[in-house]
Amino acid sequence: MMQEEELPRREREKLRQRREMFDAALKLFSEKGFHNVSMHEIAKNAEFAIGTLYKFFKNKEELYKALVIENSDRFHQALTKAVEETDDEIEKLRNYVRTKSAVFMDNISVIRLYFAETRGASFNIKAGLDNEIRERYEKFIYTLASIFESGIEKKLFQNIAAPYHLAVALDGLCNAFLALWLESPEKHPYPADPDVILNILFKGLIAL
Amino acid sequence: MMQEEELPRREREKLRQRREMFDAALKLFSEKGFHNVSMHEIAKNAEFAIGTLYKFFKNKEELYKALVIENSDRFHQALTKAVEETDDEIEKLRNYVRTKSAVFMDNISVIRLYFAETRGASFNIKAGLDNEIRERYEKFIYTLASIFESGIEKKLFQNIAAPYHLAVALDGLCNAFLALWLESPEKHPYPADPDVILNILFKGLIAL
Amino acid sequence: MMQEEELPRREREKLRQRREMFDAALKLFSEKGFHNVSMHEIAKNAEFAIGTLYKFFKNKEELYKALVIENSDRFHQALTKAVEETDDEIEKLRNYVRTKSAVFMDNISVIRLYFAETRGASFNIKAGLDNEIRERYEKFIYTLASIFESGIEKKLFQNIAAPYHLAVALDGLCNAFLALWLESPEKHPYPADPDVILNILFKGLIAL
Amino acid sequence: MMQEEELPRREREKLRQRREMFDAALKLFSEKGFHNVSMHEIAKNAEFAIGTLYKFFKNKEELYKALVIENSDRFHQALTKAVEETDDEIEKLRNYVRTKSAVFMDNISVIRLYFAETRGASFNIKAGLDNEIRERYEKFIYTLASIFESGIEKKLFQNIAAPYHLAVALDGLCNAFLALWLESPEKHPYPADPDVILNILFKGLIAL
DNA sequence: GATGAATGAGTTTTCATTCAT
DNA sequence: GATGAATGAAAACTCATTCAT
Repeated sequence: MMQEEELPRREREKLRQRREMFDAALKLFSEKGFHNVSMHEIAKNAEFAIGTLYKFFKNKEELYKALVIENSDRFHQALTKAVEETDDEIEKLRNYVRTKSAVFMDNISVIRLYFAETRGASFNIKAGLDNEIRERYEKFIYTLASIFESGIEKKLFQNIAAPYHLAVALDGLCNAFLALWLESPEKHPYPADPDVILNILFKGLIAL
Repeated sequence: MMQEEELPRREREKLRQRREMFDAALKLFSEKGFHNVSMHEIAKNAEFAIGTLYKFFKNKEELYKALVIENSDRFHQALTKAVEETDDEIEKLRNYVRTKSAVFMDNISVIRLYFAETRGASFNIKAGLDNEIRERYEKFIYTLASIFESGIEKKLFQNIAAPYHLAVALDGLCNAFLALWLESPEKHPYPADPDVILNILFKGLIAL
Repeated sequence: MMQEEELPRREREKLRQRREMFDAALKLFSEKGFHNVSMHEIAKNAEFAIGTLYKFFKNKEELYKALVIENSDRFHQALTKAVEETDDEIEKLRNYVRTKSAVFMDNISVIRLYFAETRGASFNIKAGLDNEIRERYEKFIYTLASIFESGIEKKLFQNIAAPYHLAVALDGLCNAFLALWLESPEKHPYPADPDVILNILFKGLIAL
Repeated sequence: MMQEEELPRREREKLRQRREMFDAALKLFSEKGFHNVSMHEIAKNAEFAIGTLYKFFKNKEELYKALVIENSDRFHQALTKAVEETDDEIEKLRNYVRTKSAVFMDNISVIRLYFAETRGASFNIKAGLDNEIRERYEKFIYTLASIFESGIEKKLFQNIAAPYHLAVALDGLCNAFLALWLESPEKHPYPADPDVILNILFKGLIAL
């Protein structure tokens, strides 16, 4: 992709405006939910006229979709990059947990939206979003699964469950702990150490 | 509490009507979300006049809250009963997973709502609901935690993590697998065997 | 008219119920205005079922009309009786002012309604009411006028204006002072002495 | 204050629209009363969309209040100006009666509303209005009272009653005669000559 | 190209009135 | 004859979207 800095001034300006609209929309949507934010409110917060907002996004739905999808892409790219940084499967998982946590911390607003979308709250209203998000999610779960698969092949991991199930499990564990933190950061400070989560997967609860 | 069958006819009739309104509301809310369902729509689906709906529920919010809370109570009662049916900690966990699955299967619609509420999608709009739900959830997590605690004391379980964390982990695992099934039942048929989930917790991924 | 006590029990009972409905309605209407009182509210306050209320009054409008008209009749009867008690014109006027004041004090609630109707606030909504009230008012003004007329004939009064105008003037003076008291009884205590009002009419502001 | 004609076109346009809304609202309110006029009706009559009406007035209450208060101000300004035009107390009173009559003739619609508000028909519903109107009324009564006071001091007027009472009396007289005309202009043509009213006050009914 | 005034469909809610029990 | 549950028309108000300037 062309670097932003290399774009003609006009285009750069456009992108900046789009980002400002995104920022305002994200803040409001994550605080109040899709239906409790009006386009006027977004326009006002972004300091644009309502008409300008509509120049950039066909309608409220499109704005919301773009917001969720672009952020979701950003997250998955970060996660994919994280697991690709090393060849060691255990280290990959550790990087995954660490990066997912970091992304959470830095993007609480968008995470709220993302959860809303991935956790059934969207009710398929914003038609199409569901599928696009699900697809990305699914793809990443396969990436995780293949890590488990190769770990099992290398006898690094015991074959306690299908690699796909292990991937789902790890993702579920992460979400559970991150949700804990999301809801009351002061009560459940997020464990800096990713091994708290990984240990549960790695060590058996029951001695053999 | 008096059995429903023993109630005077008038009361029974009232309850039946209330249930019909609940059913219609649940169906619509779970399909389209709180803001995409109008009270007229609910009344029409329930085959009552709009005024009658308002005789039963002060306003849309109340209806929604009652719907979520009453179902949430039903779930937690079922889960609590399940873990109390046996004294064996492992069996308790097995009952928990089995019951949670069963409840899921039988109440997909309301589960969607419940997820929406427990997973942050409600955006605190429906003030108070959040807290009431969260409280019930928290309480049950503690119930789970105490099972792990006593299991660890009895040396049934290895001490691989704090009991509270183990509870969060198990719940997260269940949710992850159930969400899988919720989204595409045909592709990921829910494992009839609760041990698929429990194994991941019980067996260590890494051999000692 | 047949005396109430001589009526058959059934009829007496009916009248009692009607009075109870009237009392509740009057209290509510005078406190909150026609449109801010619901038939349910009236029924509840009168301790009757809504259906029973409708057995007595065809609809809300009828109830309101009956309320205003019957009370208005009561007032005009009292006023007519007052001016008929003596043959002296000055005493007649004094009795009028005195009685009007007394009626005011004792019927503040209904006075509020009456003012609303006679002072244009009803906006002809309650079609027909206007005219019926106006007619009674008009009739009484003529009664007053005839007092002035005969007073002028007897040379008791100076011929400073048409008798009809004098009647309107006296009524207006009374209303103005009574309104003063109606609005803030503590600030403008109603003059026990009717001569405060009559003096203004009797004595000339400008010396001849 | 800047003259309306000098305002930028946009502002002038705004004012014109507001006036059109006011006109439609005034007409309807005065014909049918606050509760019998819907915002849709007003919008339709003013030939604006309902949303536009709400852009100008936060809600129905605000529209009504603005209508009553702005007109009430206009009236009191006219009356105040009228009594300030001359130094002679008698002439002041004559100007007052004349102006009040003229205002009546020209603003029958708004007078209906004004009467409704000043004569207790508003039932304190439109909270705050009562007081704001009453305050203006009270203030003007004091203005009148001070005219009587200085007239009495100058021995122009006999000291037949307290100045405040004389003010109330004159206002009451005017209202009574104007109400007469308001109700049936054809039957009781308003006396062009303000002295018909003033005479009643000026001349004594009873010879000394 | 940006603006924001204007639009009106759609939503929640109330309440007068009816009528089966 | 009394009751009050059920009805649904109608009201206030919001907000996504358009389009003339």
